[in-house]
Amino acid sequence: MKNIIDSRYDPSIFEMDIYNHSIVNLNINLDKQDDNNNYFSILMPPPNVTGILHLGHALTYTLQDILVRYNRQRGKDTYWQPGLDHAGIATQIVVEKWLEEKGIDYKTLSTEDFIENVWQWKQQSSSNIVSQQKALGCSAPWEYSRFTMDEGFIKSVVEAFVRLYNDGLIYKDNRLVNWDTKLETAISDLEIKNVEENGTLWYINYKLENKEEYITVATTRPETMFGDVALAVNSNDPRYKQLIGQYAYIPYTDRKIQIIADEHADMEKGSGCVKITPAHDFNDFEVGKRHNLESITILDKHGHLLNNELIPESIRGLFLKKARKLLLEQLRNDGLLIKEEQIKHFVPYGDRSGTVIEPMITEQWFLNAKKLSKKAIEAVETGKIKFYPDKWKNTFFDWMNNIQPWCISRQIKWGHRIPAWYGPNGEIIVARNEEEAILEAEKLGIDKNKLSKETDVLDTWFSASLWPFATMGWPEQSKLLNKYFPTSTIITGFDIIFFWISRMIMMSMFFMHDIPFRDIYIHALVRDDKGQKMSKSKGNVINPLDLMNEFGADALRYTLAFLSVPGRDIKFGRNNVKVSRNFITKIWNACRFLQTQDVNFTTNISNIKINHPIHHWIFSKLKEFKNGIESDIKEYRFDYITHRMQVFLRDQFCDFFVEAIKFQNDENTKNIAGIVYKEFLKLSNPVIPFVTEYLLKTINSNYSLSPINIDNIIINNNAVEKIDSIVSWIHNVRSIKHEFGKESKEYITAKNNAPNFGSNCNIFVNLLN
RNA sequence: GGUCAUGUAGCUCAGUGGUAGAGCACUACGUUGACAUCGUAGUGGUCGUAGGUUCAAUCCCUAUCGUGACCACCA
Repeated sequence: MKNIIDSRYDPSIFEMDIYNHSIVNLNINLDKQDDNNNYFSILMPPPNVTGILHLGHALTYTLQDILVRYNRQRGKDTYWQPGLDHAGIATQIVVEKWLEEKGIDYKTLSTEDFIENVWQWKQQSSSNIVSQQKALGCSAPWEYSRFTMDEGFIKSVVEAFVRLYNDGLIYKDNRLVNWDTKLETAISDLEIKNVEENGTLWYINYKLENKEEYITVATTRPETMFGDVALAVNSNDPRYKQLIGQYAYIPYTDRKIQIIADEHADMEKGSGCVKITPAHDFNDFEVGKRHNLESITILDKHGHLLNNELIPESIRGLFLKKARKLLLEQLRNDGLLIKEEQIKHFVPYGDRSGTVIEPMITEQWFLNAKKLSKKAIEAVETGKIKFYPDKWKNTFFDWMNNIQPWCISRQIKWGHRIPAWYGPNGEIIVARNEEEAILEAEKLGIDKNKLSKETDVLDTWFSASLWPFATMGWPEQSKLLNKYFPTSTIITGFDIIFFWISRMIMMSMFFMHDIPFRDIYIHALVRDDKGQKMSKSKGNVINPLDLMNEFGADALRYTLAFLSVPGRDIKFGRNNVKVSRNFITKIWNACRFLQTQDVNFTTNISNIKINHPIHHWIFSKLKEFKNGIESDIKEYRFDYITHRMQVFLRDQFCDFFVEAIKFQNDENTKNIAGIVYKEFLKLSNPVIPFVTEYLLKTINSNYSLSPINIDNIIINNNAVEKIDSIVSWIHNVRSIKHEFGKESKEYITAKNNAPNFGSNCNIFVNLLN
């Protein structure tokens, strides 16, 4: 037996050791078929290869690892799918910065060379990430790790794209999309954050045709007036009724546009007359469709005004903001700007680039999400898929019921190339590979030498949405799929319910005709101790590695589980981790004491006698603890588990049972202490794996992590009640002692008038001293 | 504007139709066989506000105020 009596708890002595010496078997046996379907499988949400992990990662992996270790120790065939996400735009931005720091001008690199650099980045970044996950204790079968751009995954993505295209669910369309002028790509609705800002509503006079009169248009975007195709007023508006059908000139041009009636024009807002610019505004685009108006694009993809005759010479080719400033000056000088009103309005910003998003008409690939959504909604409605906490399903339904076509193409370098080829006359061929594309071209009578491959790549979330089955080898009917799909649970944050969760469900219902997972546990957002979101700019980011170095991975895990109250954000202070560390110290010290008592930790449960009330009592508490954990796990109440650990170990085991050993010092009771303590370590192992396994190994070299069966132990409830009453009596008398003093009459009387607890229990009255 | 949360001790948060709970902080005492990274005890709350249902409400209902998140829109 290794002796730990003289050492204090120091997490650094064993934490890195566990991967080499743990008895946890991470090997997956795919040939052993599971007839009872008694498996537990879970997908690790793949972190972006962008860099280091934050506390939110630590939280999600901790909770997942608790489930994995719990199910594994209870004998379930357990699979935890690890991996990484290529994270298109996010990674591209990080790599661009990285190249800049190395003094490389990434803009001069060819696409191929740039991508080569991204792979280099990925190499170093991913090993970094995995080592952090290991340090946290994640017990995943790492050799099954997947990357959303590895060879197999590329195949899966192509296959998925082709099938969706052939089913008419993917199509190309020329329509208004959100355009990021900095990244020069289309982005989806979800990648936009609307920010409320102070702005100005400018009132501008447009001259009416054949009259020396003006109509006043109110706008926040004066520079887009050269893309106007109409002016809209409300048909009930007495101010403008008689002008409907007439024409007005766009200032500084000789282009006249009609004044039309449309419900979009609100009499209460602005001047009541709104300019219609279908090419640069989503509402106007709809108005344009209703009235059969053309769309006039006046911006290029960098966010500059076009250099053409539609636009007055003075501002041609200028950047938006500059053009606006010049134009307003001009309008003001010419008396056409008649009012400036300060307003608050929402401005769309790109999530990744932080730049203002311009609606632009471009040709993009879309996925008909509406069609895919039906079965996904049904799966949640019928309860096949359950949200924990339940309220999140409302969020899910809200979005799914109003789902829009998903723009899946991006004009960036890093990502899955869309498997499409174009003929010389714009014919579109979607195929699995070039050979297939050529065959198809020949069939269509297109010159195969004139085929050109699509340069657009797919939205990162397209590949991510295939994660549940592509990782397991789809489209092959792999052993992994047979054994572990659908998965049991997914754990993630609410911020990606739309991005990821709902899309995985849609794709899985389409390709697998089955749900991707049964339970969805939505965890909290980790904020700082003041409730602020952690961000680099605020400087309040806590690095999980620092916490692990100082207090140990166990303490961090215990803290994150402790703070995981469903439906509430986590306010995280480092003091919480310190407190957790102190609790783990308590566990450690309990072991030290039992060792000084020469407690035998190898006794078999069949060799003990449960013949004293205190034995019944401690086993009843142990059962309560064990059953409690089982129900907590089912309800994903990780916080309860940690509370139970404290109540059992500190309040029940240490404060009473261990103290009692000092008086009830017989071999059998000490053996029971050994068994009970060992069971506590096993039951706590999913939460604090490092210290518990280390202690188990130390006290018994031939150890197991699986709890023993204690269901057959018959508990005498009278005995349990008796000990409970002793515990509360002691508590009361101690209270008297502290109120009146230890020499006081009150205390001595209370102490001497101890109730008769029976010959075998009266000895515990000595615990008062 | 719509939706969903949330308000309990100084702080962070559990919880329950019937005497209000934990940890931290604070106070006092304590180094009596593990544990000062500690132990024992204590101070501390009209359970946001106002109504209602009930024998009984912190809990259920309604309204209201505060806070937060998400969705939508504002030319």
